[in-house]
Amino acid sequence: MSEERSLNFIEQIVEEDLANGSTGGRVLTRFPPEPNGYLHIGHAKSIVLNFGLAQKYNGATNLRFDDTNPVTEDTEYVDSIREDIKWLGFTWEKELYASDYFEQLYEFAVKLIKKGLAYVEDATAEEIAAMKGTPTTPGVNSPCRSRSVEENLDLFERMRKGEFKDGEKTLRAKIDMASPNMHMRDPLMYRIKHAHHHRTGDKWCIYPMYDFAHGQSDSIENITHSICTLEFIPHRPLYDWFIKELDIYPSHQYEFARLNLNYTVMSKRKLKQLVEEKHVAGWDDPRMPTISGLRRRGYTAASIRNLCERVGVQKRDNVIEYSLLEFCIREELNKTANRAMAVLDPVKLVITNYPEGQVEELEAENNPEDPNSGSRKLPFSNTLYIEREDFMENPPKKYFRLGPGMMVRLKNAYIIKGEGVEKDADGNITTIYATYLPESKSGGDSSGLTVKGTIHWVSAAHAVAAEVRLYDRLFTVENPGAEEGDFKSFINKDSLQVIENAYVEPGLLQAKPGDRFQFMRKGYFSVDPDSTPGKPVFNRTVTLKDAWAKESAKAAK
RNA sequence: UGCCUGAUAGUAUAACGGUAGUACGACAGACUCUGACUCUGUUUGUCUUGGUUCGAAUCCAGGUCAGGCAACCA
Repeated sequence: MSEERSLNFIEQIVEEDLANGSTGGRVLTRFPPEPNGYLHIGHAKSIVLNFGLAQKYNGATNLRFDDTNPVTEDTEYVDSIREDIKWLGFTWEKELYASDYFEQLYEFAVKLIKKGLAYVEDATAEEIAAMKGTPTTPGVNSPCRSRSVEENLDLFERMRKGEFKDGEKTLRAKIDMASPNMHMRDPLMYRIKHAHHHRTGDKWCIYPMYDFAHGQSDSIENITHSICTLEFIPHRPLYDWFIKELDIYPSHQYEFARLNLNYTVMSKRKLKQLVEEKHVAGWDDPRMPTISGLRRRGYTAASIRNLCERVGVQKRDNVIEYSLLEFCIREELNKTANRAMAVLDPVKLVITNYPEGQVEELEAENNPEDPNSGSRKLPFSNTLYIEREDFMENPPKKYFRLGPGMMVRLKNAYIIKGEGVEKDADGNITTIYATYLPESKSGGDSSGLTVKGTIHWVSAAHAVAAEVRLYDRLFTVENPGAEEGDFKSFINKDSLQVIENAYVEPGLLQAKPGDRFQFMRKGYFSVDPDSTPGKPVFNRTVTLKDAWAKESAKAAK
């Protein structure tokens, strides 16, 4: 199959650059997170793009923390970001920090002052905003704009020395207050913040703005392709202006559309709110679209990378359907996850003609999709647990499960026939009675019978009690961020259902956090770190597709 | 009423002047010791109006719609 995937527009640019030698035959990208939150699946797209591009074209990718705002940043975030990138399967060339360049950035600023292209501003934030004009009306020049180079140099040095309070002075680029691009109206380069920085400590009290740090950092590192999201398009002329006036390595910026997923929010601000206001258990809550949340939910790195590759890279806004992510993980886990029997909503089933006290070891395939997965033994006895929904006293048409007089196969075991039930005072079924066909044993069935349904089970005396956490989408609407009012009012109150006492097959007692299984007919589950030696905890990653659920929902209408 | 992006099935993406294709979803069926998987089939699309051309999703012009831009955030 020589079917080649067509190149995305950034790959096309890279190939052109490589062909015409404009980057010296090099590809050096960077992934530049601000360490003020955890990475989410939107970042994964950027990571896959940046690292993937470098891999494809024999280049490299730097990890650079954009840590120019000390009040929002923290080393906790630095650590989690590192871990998540590694987990996704990528290795960076150099680990760098914008704060590594503070001294050099300061010199750059001095250079621009000397060229008469930067000046110290006295105005307050409000005054600066007022002088800036609006998108449809030009701004006006600040009185400070005409300060002499000498005075600017002196004032800027005194800013650095800490002679001024926060907000008292700023350094601005002298460009064009009438520019149709608001970002070119004498943008701020430096502001005063007497704040402790997570890496530079109290060494600095002036910090460069994004626009005077990002492009310069790219240039210092000789980044060839600086890839960012669409909202930075209007910054590009400024990015280029600084590089030109500073006469430094010409990195170039390219923009792509960020990834959006429906039924969730992606902005760091909103995710942070969910965590801080305890709507979720933490940044790694399995309902979160964070890398750590998806990991805990049971998503694999490969499935996330796969999603990022499937959605492509382009410049139009998009919202990816959650079902595509689910497809990616099901596709992988179907091939790799061992099957197991787990009864989530147990009801007791007694086989009246099976000898009491007898225990058989039955053979069970670990994964029919993987011939090398081997098999395991399952204990079988006269008292089992089956799923409550697998028995109905008055079943509708096309119900291929157990009912009075109905036959069904117990997976890997025998065909049984429903005989009767026992109920409590409220009419709830407490025990189902059935008979089995000894000659119908799996692997050696001589009964000549075929039944339409097969159900899962566990032996009551051998089953292990487990906690199972069932997750659903975090929000009830497709785009909670775009709805009127507070996005948190659209939180799905049933997004987490905890089953304290499910029963799983005995072998699962040995499962370790991170292990993944397909609970037959129920979905894919992974072992949560909250598990204890005696009681495993399983997170449902995703359900299996369920044709019967659709069928019965249709019938209910 | 300025500047900048963008617009192809429900969603996402391809076609780079020459048959509008792929994936996910949905629907129908086959198979099944998982109502899973797999397989088969069906459905739905080039924002609009002109122009250039033998030929336009693609090039040009106008319009419409959507998103972004006026933080001492990134």
